[in-house]
Amino acid sequence: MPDGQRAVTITEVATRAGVSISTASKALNGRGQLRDETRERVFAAANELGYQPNALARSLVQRRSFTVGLLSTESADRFNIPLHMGIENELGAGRVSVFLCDGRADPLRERFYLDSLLSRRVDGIVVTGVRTDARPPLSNVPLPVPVVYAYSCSADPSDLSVLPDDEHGGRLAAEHLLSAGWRTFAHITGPMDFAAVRDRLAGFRATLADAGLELPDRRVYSGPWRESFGRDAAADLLDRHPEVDAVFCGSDQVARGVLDILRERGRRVPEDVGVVGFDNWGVLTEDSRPPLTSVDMNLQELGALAARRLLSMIEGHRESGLIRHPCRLEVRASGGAPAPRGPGGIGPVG
Amino acid sequence: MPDGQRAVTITEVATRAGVSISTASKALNGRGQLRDETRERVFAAANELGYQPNALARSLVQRRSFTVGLLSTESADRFNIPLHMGIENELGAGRVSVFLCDGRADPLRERFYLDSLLSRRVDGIVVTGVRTDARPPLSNVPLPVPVVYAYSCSADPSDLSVLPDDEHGGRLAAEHLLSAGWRTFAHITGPMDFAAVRDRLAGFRATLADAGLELPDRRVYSGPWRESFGRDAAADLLDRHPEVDAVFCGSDQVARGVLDILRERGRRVPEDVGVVGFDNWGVLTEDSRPPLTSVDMNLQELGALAARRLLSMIEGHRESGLIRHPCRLEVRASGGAPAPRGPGGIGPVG
DNA sequence: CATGGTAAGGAAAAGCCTTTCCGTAGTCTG
DNA sequence: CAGACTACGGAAAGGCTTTTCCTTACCATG
Repeated sequence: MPDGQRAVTITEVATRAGVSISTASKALNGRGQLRDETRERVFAAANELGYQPNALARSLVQRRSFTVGLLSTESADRFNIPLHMGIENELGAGRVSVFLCDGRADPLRERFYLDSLLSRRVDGIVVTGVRTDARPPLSNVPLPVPVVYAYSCSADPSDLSVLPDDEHGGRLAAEHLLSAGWRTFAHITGPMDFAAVRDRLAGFRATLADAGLELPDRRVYSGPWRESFGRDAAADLLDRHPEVDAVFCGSDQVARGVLDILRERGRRVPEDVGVVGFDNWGVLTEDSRPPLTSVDMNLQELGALAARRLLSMIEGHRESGLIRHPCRLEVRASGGAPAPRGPGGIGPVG
Repeated sequence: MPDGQRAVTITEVATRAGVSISTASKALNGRGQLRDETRERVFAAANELGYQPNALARSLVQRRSFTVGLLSTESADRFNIPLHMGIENELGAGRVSVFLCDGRADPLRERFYLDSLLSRRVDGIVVTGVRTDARPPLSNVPLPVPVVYAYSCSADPSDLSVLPDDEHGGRLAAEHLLSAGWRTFAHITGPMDFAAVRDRLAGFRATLADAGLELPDRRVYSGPWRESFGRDAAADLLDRHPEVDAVFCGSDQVARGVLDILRERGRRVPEDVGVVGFDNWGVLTEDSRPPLTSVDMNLQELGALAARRLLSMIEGHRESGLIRHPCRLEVRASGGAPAPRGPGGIGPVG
């Protein structure tokens, strides 16, 4: 307190309004049976004094702090931006404040933060990550507060985890490319030890299969999540499988590399080849040539969903298991234009 | 509390250790005069019970919550990632927890969050933004807690603001390009109503002037912070001023567009032209062709610096004014290789 | 033996709020 | 007019710590 000025307490408000402390409390919180006139007098006094109730004292007596911990496993990643926005926004609307903790994938740090949050008596914790693969739960012993894992998955099935539906994302990409008339597909994606990579591929393949098409392994490239890998893979693809007319990329970074190589090799997108990315990351998708059609994981919605569930758990509802939140396709130019549909289904165009 | 389990209090620890509450408190906090044996007994009891002191109660009596509010003005932006990491990390090391509040450039939201933070009795507030231009202070009335503006600048000079030294960034870019032997410069950057844009240009020009070179306005392009603008500007530049051999870009996004056009027009980087970007944003710089040399604003350090200052202010030190934190050049390939220096100064190479 | 110093630890207040319980006054019912 | 409500508002407990001030007991000193 730089100016040594004490914050005004409810006692002062009560005195000024000429009522007891308890009456002031009731008036301010809309409880008890009070005359309207009394309430107004208290409110007036509070306003004049600029009264701000001390949340610390309130939490102490209510045994509810209206705070939650946001514990990000991996170091603050770009995925966490929309996710955290969704969480913070949803909680803030419910007057719940958020403690930010960056675990940096370090179990020791995570433990430290967990203790700190517990000590601050948070009402709940949301653990965020950047991978959908199962991770060890926050604690082996049952915690005194509910926990939800968002874009992160607890290995303990009795925990609640909320993940994007990567398989659905793969299906969306396939449906879009199919409806644009492409028929010979390739997939350039991230490392296969990511569950997300496998799920996206599975969804993509399943939808292709439904259309009687297949994606052989030789046209699936797996490598690091980098633009340069997109370029290398695309170059190899054009050499070995020039017949490919559509590429589904596991990330927008990869897609950018793919786009560059296609361009350099004289393959026009989307006239000759269709391309779909994943992540819908504005910086990469909006100004690429052509603008990149991409699967959006709705991370902000996902965060909001996780927050709502946590709130519900704090209310006492028990929740567990895995929730998969659907993806969405942001259509720009690179995937090609959907062919007009005949009355009988997907319009088959060569 | 899902299991209705009450947290263990210091009373239980004291009872178990066979001492009074105050003795337990002293033992746990390393205060007072206690026999070592007594201390150990208390610690043992605390461990066995899994005691976690209630930070709420502690804050109440100590009048210090060991929390600070992190109020981001603009919606969670990518710049905020390293900035927030720096802040959170520095504060966390000092056992201070961070409340995350996303103001979204909405004064009403900001007001709401400010009240919320004050009510929670934070010890201080750091306001983050994404522009260096002066903004109205958080509040017109003096606040009961210290505030520091990080990558954000209060219009009130009695506030403390911490900003990157954009002018220094411009100078770094110029020095690098000069030492690589380039002599005819252009600048493609963001909107001129950004103070950062003007500062970077000023620093760049000043260093050029020191070397007896100038950058005429006709070779300065100002436009939106977009890759597509980088492309458009580069195309125009090549048409009108083909003699230019070095381009300093106001952001990495712009630089990416510039690199693409140079490449397409057959100008090799860095053999024929040198390019330097700004922001050192990994996704864009590391995998571009060639990898992009870029000015790094040291945002993480900047955040840590702001946090340290805030901590100091919380300790009672008064601080105000503007701190400019230096930039740093991340040298990759695009700027060209510094020419070997002769004994007489910068080596002049065509 | 009176005095004083010191080490060890306890009692109680303070920090600020909510909530339960109770008293008072007024109104209604039979 | 007795008895039963209702509306209003106050007193006090409770939530968990820290900290200040005391009380003991012990030892040394003159």
